[in-house]
Amino acid sequence: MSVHTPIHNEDIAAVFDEIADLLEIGDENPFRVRAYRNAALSLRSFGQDIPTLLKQGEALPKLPGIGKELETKIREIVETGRSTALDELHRQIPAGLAALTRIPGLGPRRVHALHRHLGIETLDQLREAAEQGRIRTLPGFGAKTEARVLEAVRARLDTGRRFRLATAMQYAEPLTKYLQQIPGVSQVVVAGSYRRRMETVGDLDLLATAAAKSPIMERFAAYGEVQEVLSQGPTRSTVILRSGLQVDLRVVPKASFGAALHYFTGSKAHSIAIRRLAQRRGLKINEYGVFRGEKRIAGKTEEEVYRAVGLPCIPPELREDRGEITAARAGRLPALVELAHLRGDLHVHTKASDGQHTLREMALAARDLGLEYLAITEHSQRLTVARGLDAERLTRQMEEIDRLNEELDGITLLKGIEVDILEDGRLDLPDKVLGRLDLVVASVHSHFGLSRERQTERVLRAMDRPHFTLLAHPTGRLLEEREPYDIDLERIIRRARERGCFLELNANPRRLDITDIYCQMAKAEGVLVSINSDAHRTTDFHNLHFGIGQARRGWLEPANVLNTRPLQELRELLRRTM
DNA sequence: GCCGTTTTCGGCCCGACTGTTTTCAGTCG
Repeated sequence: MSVHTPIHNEDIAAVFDEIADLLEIGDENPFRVRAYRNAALSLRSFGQDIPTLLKQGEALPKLPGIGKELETKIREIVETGRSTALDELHRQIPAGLAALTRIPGLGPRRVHALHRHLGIETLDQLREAAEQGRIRTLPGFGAKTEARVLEAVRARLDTGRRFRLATAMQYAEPLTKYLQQIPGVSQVVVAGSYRRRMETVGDLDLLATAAAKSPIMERFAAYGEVQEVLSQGPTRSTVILRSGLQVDLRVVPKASFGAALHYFTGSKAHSIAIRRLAQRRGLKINEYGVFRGEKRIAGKTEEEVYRAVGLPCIPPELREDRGEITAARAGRLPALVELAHLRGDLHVHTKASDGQHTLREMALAARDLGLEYLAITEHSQRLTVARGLDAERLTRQMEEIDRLNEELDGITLLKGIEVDILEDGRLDLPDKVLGRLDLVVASVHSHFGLSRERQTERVLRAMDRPHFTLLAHPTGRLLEEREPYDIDLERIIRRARERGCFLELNANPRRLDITDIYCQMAKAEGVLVSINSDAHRTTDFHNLHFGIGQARRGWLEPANVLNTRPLQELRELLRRTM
């Protein structure tokens, strides 16, 4: 990182994480280490770009876990692009050691010992020492640890890999069914980030209740897709599936189900915050229940657990320690949007461009799902690979829509387009063509590499066009495949408010664009979000389910979502007045 | 390093499993 690279919250968080790693290896006070990690979490979940705020001369907002000391460090990083604290640590502790703690089974204490006694600083040195049998000679290390480390280094085990929620679901659903059929098993649920509907998950956390004699753990380890059993005990086992997905299974008594579900749903930050609340009330919370002294006072359901700390039940999607506990205490939890609230879908393709099904097939599928309206939004002419429509083909489709609307009951088709935003911010079809449509969905499909300034200006210019209604997949990212392009969404959101236009939450599980944080920001600015499937075939309407999960994580209520509106109201909103 | 219905010091969430140990440290979630 240098002074010339633009700095964002993520960069500051990364510095704090690295400081935490190095402090930990240096045997620093664990609570101080945790303070840095908490601060990193806090920065990552904060919706506004802190460097921008500071450069505008605004005060640093009060962030949880960031006090005077860390505020000074943040300012230093923003102003100079460096951190003297980190530089100082680098002088004392080789930078490579932090990477070694990512090897499963190696934590800060062991890495410290490897460095101190064997001088190991890099993965290569680690592999060499393991191959020569030197690791087993250290106190606290043995042959098994050495073998495991060697295997991990050789395999370059990528422990950081995450799975998209929709992908994880393909593994979770059959596995859950399999476990449910085992004798003595009564309930099996997927907890963890999966239950919180995070866009990607690092592993699956399964929770089950089972009779004491149930063979659940043996059967779990024997599941056909299991590649490796990492650990197996009576109440907890961990395996790795052939796909590389790690699965943890916890088994608890029925009386503890709610407490365990709460604990294993997390997030970690939320769990800790709730436990601290309990502590202040003289209670102790663990995965078995809520205890006053030795006596369990709650734990069968999550509602009981929350009630014990004086709170209403908080929906899993909000459990990130981003203000949900304060909101719950004040009785101001949002009434989150649900799939049933959606009355329409404003971004859909057909065979006319790169979709798989006809206009009629898409319309009927949408109606079957209970939708009242559907906007047909093909690609525009520039996107030749997708057989994008020119003015003439668009006109023919509009006529077809008129005919279908006359014929079909129970669903109304809206005339739209997904028009390309060209490099200079012009739209790919003339205003007089776009003006004949019910709505104009616009998106970036080219020149992803523009600078932040140019990319932002490009989209802002497009939004200034008179018929622009909705910005599709606003950051262009593909989860686990492609980074978002560099764009200042805060400015985009503010301009959307000024111009009376809208942002999409693209529900395709590869996109889920915009993120939960930007949903919150749009809500705060009063900009409506449209949850769209971007369907290319009839089955894609199920994407809406993932969009709803993301919207809920972003605290959206039905009133914050454009396509929860009845058709008449929607038409009013689409008619731009600004 | 943060934080306060145990306020400016003294706390800081809690338990399971493994491996290397003979009672526990380290790691992980």
